[in-house]
Amino acid sequence: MALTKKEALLQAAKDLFGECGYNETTFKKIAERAGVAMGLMTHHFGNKEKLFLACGLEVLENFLGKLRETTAQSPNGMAAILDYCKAYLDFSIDPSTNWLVLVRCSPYSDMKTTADRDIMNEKFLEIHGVLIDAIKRGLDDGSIVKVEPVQTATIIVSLMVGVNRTRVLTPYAPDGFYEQALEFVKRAITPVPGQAS
Amino acid sequence: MALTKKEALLQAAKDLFGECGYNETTFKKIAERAGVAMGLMTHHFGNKEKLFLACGLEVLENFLGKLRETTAQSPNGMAAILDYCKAYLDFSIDPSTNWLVLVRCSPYSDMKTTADRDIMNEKFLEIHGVLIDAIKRGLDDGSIVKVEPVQTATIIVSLMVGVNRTRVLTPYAPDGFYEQALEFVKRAITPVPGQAS
Amino acid sequence: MALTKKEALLQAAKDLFGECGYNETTFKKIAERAGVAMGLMTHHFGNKEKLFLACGLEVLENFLGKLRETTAQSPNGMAAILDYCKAYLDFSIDPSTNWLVLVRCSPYSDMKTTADRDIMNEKFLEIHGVLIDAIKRGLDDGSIVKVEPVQTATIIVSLMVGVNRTRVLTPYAPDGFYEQALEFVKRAITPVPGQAS
Amino acid sequence: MALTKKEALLQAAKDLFGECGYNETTFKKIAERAGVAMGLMTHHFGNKEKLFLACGLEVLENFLGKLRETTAQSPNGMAAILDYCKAYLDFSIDPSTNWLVLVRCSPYSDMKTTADRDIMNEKFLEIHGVLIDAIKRGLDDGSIVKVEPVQTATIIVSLMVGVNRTRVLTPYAPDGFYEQALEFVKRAITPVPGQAS
DNA sequence: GATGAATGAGGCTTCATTCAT
DNA sequence: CATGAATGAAGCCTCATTCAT
Repeated sequence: MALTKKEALLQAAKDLFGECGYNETTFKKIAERAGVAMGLMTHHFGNKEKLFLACGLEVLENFLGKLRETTAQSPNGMAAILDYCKAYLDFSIDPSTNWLVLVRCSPYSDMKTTADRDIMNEKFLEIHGVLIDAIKRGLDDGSIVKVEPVQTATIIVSLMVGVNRTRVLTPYAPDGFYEQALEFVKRAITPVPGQAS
Repeated sequence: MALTKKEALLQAAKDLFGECGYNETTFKKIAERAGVAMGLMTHHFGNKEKLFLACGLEVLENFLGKLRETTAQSPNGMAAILDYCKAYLDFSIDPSTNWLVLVRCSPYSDMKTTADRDIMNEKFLEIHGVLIDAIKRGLDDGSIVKVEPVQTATIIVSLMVGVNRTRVLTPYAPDGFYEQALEFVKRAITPVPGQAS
Repeated sequence: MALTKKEALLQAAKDLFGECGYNETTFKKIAERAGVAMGLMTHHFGNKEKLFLACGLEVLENFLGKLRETTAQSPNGMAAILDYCKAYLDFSIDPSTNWLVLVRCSPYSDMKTTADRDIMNEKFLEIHGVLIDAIKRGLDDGSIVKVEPVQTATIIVSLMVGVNRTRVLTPYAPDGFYEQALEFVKRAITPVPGQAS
Repeated sequence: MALTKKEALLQAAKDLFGECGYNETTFKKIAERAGVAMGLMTHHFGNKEKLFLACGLEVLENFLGKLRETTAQSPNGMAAILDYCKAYLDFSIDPSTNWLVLVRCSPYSDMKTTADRDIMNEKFLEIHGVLIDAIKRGLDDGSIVKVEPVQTATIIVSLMVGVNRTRVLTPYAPDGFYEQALEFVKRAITPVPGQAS
């Protein structure tokens, strides 16, 4: 077969965590969608939380790859930041990425084991890191306004989190919302004319 | 007694929904913390979702009052927007507001009844409305850059959502994070010098 | 009804723990025999171990009462010791006492919580205490040979444990086994003629 | 390697049955401790009960050998009985004998197949037999009081069972407990002076 | 002989909700 | 209005056993 049962399980879990959220995603649902026995989940992943961790990490890993790949080819810092944001938002609405796993479930609420949360936090920090690097590039090449890189990266990621939630969870997002959000970011980091950077 | 049993129940529910999230908050926990019988919850509120709705609406109502009160006394549009954001963030970290109810629980995941969700959405729209008005003021009095009000309001609210989640749910928020976020907003809506509005 | 559902539950549990042992006694079996819903067990007793603890303590309490009552009316120390042993053995083969709960289940293997085990140990020590007192009486009135009371009490209780297990668990116990065991005890504590006590 | 995989499996099983009891000893634990695959257990032993039977019989076989060897060299019946008891107790606290298999697990509760239980009973009877022979020796050579051999053997074995359980399972056993138990047996079978045997 | 993925029945426990008092 | 015993469906997880490799 194309997928091993373990892979089928992980894929079904990613789909369902993204569709139903953590608590509404039951072992039974996952097993049925994957077409395997329920017991196979604990056999391969230990427990529900560890299964979720595996799902989340896989999504984050793919996400991180995309972000790095994108920013690497940006011509300057400002472009890298905006490309980062665009890649973030594109990734978030591509169904094949299973991004919803990280929106519908919350590592901070659903994972009770601190150790598991720490593993995931580490990955999140790498994602921040890519943006921090882009901002530093922008500071070096003068393409953006003078800001503190870590603070600003955290704010921009927070903005991505917010607009993404608004878009995929609520009915408020107007047409062209993502594009406007990029403009918003751009305005916030564009060097002010006639002011020394 | 100072509180009726119904009020005690609602307060205990708000505390626990904010501390534990929707699913981890059980009728038994609420009844114990409120010091009343379990049966009183369905008696007064019907079911868990309706109880949550009552909690959420009360928090939103207080929130809305604070936002309106704040922006009403701002000298101009720009100030109104920034005051709105500041009030949002202040409210979100004041434990007595039970804001966490809206962070730890998600109306979009935890409420299964569409009708209930609609009621809550309506309130959220009023909150957007206050910011839309502030932006329109800013466009009128020229204190901000020319932007589309609904889009921009949605983006700024999204940013508030994002920075708030980062601050209260994750370990990433640096010192002075909220202040920097306000600066970020300000830069994004400040009129560009030498450019016609 | 004659029994409350809680009492019915406890009685069914005592019966089944004694018949089937700890692990083979399932919530389902107990609920069915008691004629109540499964959920009522955790509602009233918390969990399986706590339910078992309640069963064991009730049996021990009755046992202790019988032992005290019996030894109180013995004419001297020697008689008290033998009456104690006889009461022990009689109690152990009276089906209405649910003694088997303590034979088929082991507080030391089946109870995982140390605190629960300690509670039960305390009760066991009271049972030892009754025999220790009887032995001290025998030492005082010269009706038994000179021995160390705690050691001897522990040995005699151990003998009771052993002969009881042999009788109720194995096919080895010959006719008149319990009577012979009493004789054995008697010989072991009878003062040696012509030897100063 | 020193041990075949089958032997490693049996040794791991003996260790774990003694440490954890029957139900808490899982195939997975055994396989992990032995460092072999789970499937090998049913391959070599059929099922869990048969594996337990193999463990128990091996322990009993070693035990029986030790008892026979010991009593064979005792100078008279009384000595043989006391040597038997001492050997029993020594064996029971020697970790290398895996005696705990027979204490933490119960052939009478854990083995559901009657045929398996019968096999084990047979071995237990041989153990009784060794003591019966010793008692008969004592009756013949006049070194012990006149008693019925089978009854007395069963009682003494029961006492060993009891004191052993007290020592290895409970916190009650005082220092010198085993020595006192031997004295207790000795007093119970010592010929009464001035009384015809 | 050896492996470990795979199964699926069944265990304990949780919990929103009902209802007699 | 108030209580809490009672319900029972459903959740996660365990585990002996099977079987293809």
